[in-house]
Amino acid sequence: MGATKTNYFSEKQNSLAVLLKALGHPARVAIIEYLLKTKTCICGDIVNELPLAQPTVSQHLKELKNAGLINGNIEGNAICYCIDEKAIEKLQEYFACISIKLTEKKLDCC
Amino acid sequence: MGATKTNYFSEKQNSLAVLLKALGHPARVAIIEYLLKTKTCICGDIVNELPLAQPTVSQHLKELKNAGLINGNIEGNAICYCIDEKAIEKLQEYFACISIKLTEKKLDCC
DNA sequence: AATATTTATCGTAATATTGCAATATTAAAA
DNA sequence: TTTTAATATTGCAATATTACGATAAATATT
Repeated sequence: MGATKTNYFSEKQNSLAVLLKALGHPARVAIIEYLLKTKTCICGDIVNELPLAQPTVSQHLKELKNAGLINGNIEGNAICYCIDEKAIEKLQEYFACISIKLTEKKLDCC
Repeated sequence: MGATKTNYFSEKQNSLAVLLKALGHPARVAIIEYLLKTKTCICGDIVNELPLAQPTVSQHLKELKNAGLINGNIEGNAICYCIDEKAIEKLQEYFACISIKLTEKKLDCC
């Protein structure tokens, strides 16, 4: 026990959960929002922007990267992180789809 | 350490992270999808639908409820759970907004 | 080559999550 | 009122996450 029973669920459900879980932390939401607002995506400033120690930020970046939400490119000394558009699009489409199905459904009990 | 430094982040970032974290588990994604596909939202069948023990499902339902993603109404003996439309809408709008900003941005480095 | 800068990794402590058996609670049915 | 059914709570073990200091690795600069 203690470990998620990943193999019991569908590929889609698992991959979605991975993306959502990665964004399920305020620091990682903040990172995405920072990457979104900066013109260039040259980032190391993320560490200065966040109220967390450098190793902690590095760890959060790694998690976002593992989940496929961001990509990292070596830019000389620094590393350039930026948002993976496809991952965001996947999430956007998913929630749009749920929204549509919800209005179609017209719940009348709760 | 070990606890999320919630107070360091904005209200918006925290509330978003709460919603996303709640969906960051395949069982909870499965629950939402089940609630979506059933005509009525009288659910206790959720336990039979999922490959997890009753107390575990109950716990997942509680988490979804705490996050504000579902609502529960007592229906005699059983409990009727259903999706909170506003929560889904919030997520849908958030990702739509990010998507728009991303295409506006036109990343050209990564 | 020596030093500085940037990012990653390791090790570790504190805390949270996942999952379930056992049990409690609540309301319907007999 | 006893029994049945549905859901919640408790307690606990296994595992995961969060955070950071110390340190390593890699490239730039001097």
